[in-house]
Amino acid sequence: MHAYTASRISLPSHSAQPSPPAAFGSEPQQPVNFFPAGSEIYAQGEKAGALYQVEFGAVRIYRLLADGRRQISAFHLAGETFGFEADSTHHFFAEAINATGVRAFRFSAGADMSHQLLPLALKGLTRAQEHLLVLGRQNAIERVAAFLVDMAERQGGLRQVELPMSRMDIGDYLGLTIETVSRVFTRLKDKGVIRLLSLRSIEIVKHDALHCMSE
Amino acid sequence: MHAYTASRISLPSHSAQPSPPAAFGSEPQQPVNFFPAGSEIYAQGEKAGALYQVEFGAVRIYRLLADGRRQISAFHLAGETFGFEADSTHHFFAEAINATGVRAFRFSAGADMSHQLLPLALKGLTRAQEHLLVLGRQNAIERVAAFLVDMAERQGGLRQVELPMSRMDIGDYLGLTIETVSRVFTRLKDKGVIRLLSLRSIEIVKHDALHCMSE
DNA sequence: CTGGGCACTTGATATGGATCAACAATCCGC
DNA sequence: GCGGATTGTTGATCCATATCAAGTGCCCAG
Repeated sequence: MHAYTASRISLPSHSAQPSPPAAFGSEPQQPVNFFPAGSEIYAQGEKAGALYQVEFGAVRIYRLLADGRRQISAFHLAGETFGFEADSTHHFFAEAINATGVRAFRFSAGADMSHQLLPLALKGLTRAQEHLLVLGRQNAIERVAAFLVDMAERQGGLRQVELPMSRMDIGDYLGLTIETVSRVFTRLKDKGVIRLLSLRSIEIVKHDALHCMSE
Repeated sequence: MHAYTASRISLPSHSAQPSPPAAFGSEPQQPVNFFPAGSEIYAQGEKAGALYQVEFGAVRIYRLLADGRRQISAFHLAGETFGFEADSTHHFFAEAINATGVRAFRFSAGADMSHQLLPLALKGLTRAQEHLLVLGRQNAIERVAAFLVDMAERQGGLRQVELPMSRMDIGDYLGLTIETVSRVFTRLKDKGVIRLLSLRSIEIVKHDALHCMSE
């Protein structure tokens, strides 16, 4: 169904960790599971019961409508954690965007992880609520600008930003079509705000201007 | 700035509680704070440090862009809880929609509430992520239908649904203008799917059809 | 190196919802 | 109950983005 080409990109792994990454309790180090590009990590409806931490690569979290429309609610880069659910069922799909390593932390029965989980859940909640503002009230340029600013910050705030995902993924994250995403990239390039180093790698030339556009 | 008229509506308080409402630890019963229609409960940037439970009335949680565009990320009805933040600062505004009673639970220093808070935070996270799908990928009719279905469920699944908020609030929640919200209501009425009992009270005539439209 | 298949870009056109503009209904103070 | 203010509805028009349709360039298999 989805056929994705293998990753050419390795993201810098100094991405800003939303909260202390490793050190989940004093559990023994979990093995890293490998997922090739486009492969499913879990599916909507499956039984949940583990947290996942991205070791390398990138993950998309999404939902589908009956007719195939897709909304990506989050991307997760190296160092970030995903997989919590309100009940014991996954309400979303998780897929590796490209070759990705993931550490799974199963909940040991009885162990109360709520102390570690709460800050991660709250961080996710804030992120999702901020994304609501983007989807509900911002136009195409503002959405793309906000996305690029966010990606830049999560990659350490460098000028060069790697985009591990396709234009379609970006569109499905921002509630836009691939054509609109592409056109906005071109416009930003023409304005000298960004440079397209390659399809999946951009340089932010005018950081302030970009930040401004994202409101 | 915002002037809201006083509430004419008292919501049925048997609304489906997302999780056990009262019983926050064994704390002494907190007093109910009263907020008149349109009044602020907390503001973005303020110091956080309490959870709030709606006793009666309704609350809107929102963010603003610099130019005044507003996105309401959630409504909270009687029995529901709001106010958690990832850090000690409020990232959103909370306002009483109409005359509203709220119980505030301050975090006692040292007390670890994470066990109670986590399920509420996760519930909120799932809600927000589902709302992302609505804002990112659904059209006006689907958005309104999804909103009405949600409101109906939260009010016990009865035919008659009370809408404590204005069309503007609904628009700012669904990422639409008041005109579009109004037109969709009219269309649903003309199709015989709903009946408008009064401005703030509707009857769902064809529940299945409505559910279907919300996808 | 060559050819086929994707992912992406670019252009032309269509359209859903925004905007602008009256108008109608409801609420509320007096 | 009256009159002004506020909230909601309806209609006409506009525009941002979707959709449809070529094209281009990149990547991988052979």
